[in-house]
Amino acid sequence: MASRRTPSILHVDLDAFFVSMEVLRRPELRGLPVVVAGGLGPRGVVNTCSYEARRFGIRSAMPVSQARRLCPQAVYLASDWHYYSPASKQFHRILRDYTPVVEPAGADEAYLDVHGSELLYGDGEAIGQDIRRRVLAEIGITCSVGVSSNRLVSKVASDAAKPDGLIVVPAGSEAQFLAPRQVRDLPAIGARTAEVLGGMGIRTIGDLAGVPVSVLQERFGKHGAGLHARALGINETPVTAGRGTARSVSRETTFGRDEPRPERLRAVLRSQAERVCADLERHALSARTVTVKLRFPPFETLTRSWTSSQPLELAAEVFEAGVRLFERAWRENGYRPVRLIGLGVSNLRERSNQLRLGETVDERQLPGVLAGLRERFGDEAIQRAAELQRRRYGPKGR
DNA sequence: TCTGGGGTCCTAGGACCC
DNA sequence: TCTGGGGTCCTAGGACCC
Repeated sequence: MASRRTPSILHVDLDAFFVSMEVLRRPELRGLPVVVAGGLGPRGVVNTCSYEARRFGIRSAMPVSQARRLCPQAVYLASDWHYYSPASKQFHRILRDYTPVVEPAGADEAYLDVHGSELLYGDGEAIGQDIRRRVLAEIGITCSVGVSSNRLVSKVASDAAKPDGLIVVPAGSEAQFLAPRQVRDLPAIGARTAEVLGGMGIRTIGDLAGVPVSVLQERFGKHGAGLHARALGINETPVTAGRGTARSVSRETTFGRDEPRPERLRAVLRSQAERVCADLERHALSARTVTVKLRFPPFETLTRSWTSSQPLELAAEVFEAGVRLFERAWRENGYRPVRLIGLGVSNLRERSNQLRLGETVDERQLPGVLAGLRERFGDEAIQRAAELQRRRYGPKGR
């Protein structure tokens, strides 16, 4: 199908999103090195930085302390999600105007399949340019777009187009487009894989494409064949609408100073259980697996998990399981001070409205539980006690 | 230099079952 | 008495992404 090969997969990415938003409300920051960090404390890391800051070597995920050494004169700001969030929603709304097939890949980026939208809005390039125009007009910040016949190449293209650009990779020229770039520019090749590849003398994506598949399989196992295909710009993964359902929910806390007090650690765990379960409730999910994460100085991380035979929903249950896992792991590690503690749940299922033995229903849950029971046993199955009495004995009892 | 917080996916070994 | 092969679930860790 020749038509399927036309570049109709877009990757759209907001440029330095958090920093762009800060510049939007404080225009005097434009042109300056600006760093937005998750926190500005002793263990903060860089979230986003302006292109001016990047000239000093500052990068995302870098410790703020290191950034300050590289560029003390930069403006350092704590991220403000409540301010960025409406812009993120508006961004995704704009994208959905062009096709229902929008797959969000975070707050500031998404994939679109515009195959079938061409009659209305023009080809991939025209749509990309229109999106760029509208994001600037309606939100006030710039974005970059990659257009190609698959999501892998479009992602690399949007990165290459940054900032404020658009690149189209014609069908058939994917491998040629990728070849001169560093292997690290290929999604799914991180620091670790790039290091191993470097040891093999492989620097560019073209180098990687030139290595026989058998050699890659020997070195990377099952991963090897996929690596080779990606280097050639081959990727069949379709773009799907929506983000899919969550597979896990978690909260974690890094302490400014390593925490030795058990009561503090338990209190943090409790608050994490409450926040995790609030998320579960909001999405009407239950969980069977509870995982506790601990990090000890200098940077030693472990996880411990437990799977319940019954779905868990209540913060008290999740906290109880978490505390058990924590106590055991902490004891095994000699009650050392803790750098990070985290609590997560997985094995998620849609919540059923069935009552379990010994469970009580609070007012909030009641409507859902009643609806579930009526669905299973019929509308007459559940009555208010007062109603039953009235029927049996007439109004006002006997 | 000294490493956040929220996720996804993959692997490998062991238990258990047929 | 020694031992198959496959499937599924669980646990732990790690690479990777934004």
